[in-house]
Amino acid sequence: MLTDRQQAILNFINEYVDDNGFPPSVREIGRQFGVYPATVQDHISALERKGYLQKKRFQSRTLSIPASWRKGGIPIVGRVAAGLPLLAQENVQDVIHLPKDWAPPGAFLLKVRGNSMEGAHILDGDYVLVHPQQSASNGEIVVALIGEEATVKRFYRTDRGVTLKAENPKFDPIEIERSEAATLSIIGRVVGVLRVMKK
Amino acid sequence: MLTDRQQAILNFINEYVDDNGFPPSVREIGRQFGVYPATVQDHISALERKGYLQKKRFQSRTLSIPASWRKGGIPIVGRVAAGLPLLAQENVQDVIHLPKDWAPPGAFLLKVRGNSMEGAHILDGDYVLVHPQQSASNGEIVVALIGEEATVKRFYRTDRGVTLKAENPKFDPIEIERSEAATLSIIGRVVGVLRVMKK
DNA sequence: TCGTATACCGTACAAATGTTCGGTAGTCAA
DNA sequence: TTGACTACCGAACATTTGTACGGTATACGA
Repeated sequence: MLTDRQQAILNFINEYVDDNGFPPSVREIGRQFGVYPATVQDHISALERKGYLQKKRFQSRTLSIPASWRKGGIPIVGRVAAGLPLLAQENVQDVIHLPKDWAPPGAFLLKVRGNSMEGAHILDGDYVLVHPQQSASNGEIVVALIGEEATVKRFYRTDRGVTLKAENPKFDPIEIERSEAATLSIIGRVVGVLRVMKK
Repeated sequence: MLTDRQQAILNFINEYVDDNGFPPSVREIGRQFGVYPATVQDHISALERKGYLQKKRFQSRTLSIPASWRKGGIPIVGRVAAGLPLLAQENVQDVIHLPKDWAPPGAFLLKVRGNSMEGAHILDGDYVLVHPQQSASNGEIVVALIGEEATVKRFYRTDRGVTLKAENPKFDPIEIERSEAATLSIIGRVVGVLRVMKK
């Protein structure tokens, strides 16, 4: 969707805002990339047309980036479905910000349904902070997609295949044989929990 | 420390940044308050001198507010000590941002020490999201200051005084008689939990 | 009473900045 | 080949904007 150049400029604006608390001027962007203001305008127009930027005409430093594209933002993802792009704009409900060293870039929040991880102190309605990755080590808590369904479980690799264990005696472990490995995909590893208590 | 006028202007800047993603110009502030640019300059200078604002000379819309004074930010508080102002600048270690409806204004994060609330799924090292308030209802989880020490416990009012119960059989309830009520002060109610797992 | 800080007015200036215009050049699909 | 998009140049223009200066008035503590 975005060209390399456009992406680079969007990144620069993002980092600039993150560092300074206000967006750069057209000339500051130009200086950074060694081009003229008019050239920067071309890029800004393109980014605006594509919905990655907003600005006000004739006013300085009024570039703003919609929350979902902003740097450092951790999106709250609605559903995790097979195939669909995880961070599609319609799928992002809101965004939170944490200190940089708490969440790796690319992390996202996912609402937990059910009490299967109660023993690991993850409750129904909690949000888990997920670090996206395709594989996992033994004993790690992962978000996995089994068929069409996303679940949070503890991950173990066995000689027969993979076992996903709940942390709740009421739930039986899920065993996936090596032959049916295609039905399982690891979305990421759980690196945090956020709980908001209602009234 | 701040005059009413200065506070009002700082608030306006704060909300403007929150709404627009960039700070207002001197004239926009002036328009809001019905005063001339030069008057706004006076206020900005005062705010800058007092450390509530930063800016770059001769550059437009470069006002920025240090993280600890920024609107919508939820400060991470180091220690909770008797008497000391909770949000003293040196006491704020970092700031996070949550959706507006998740955290009431004035909320803050406090690191939990010890496993006394394990039964309520609050672990050693977790951060609790605290809504500041001086009183509490039966059964609510509160942050309380007993003498010099801050603890997280479940709150109960009894006919003899107040009981603070841990959610862990290894810890005994703490009973405060009505006569020694002065040693207890409620800091706030726990309205959320944030856990970040290390590596 | 004097000094300091606040709060404001009006005007004027100069720097920073967004914007426009016409032009060149390359890529890529129809 | 034509059209659309990207990427850029240089210069000129118009607006926005920060800033400076000198002035008035009030409140407050030393």
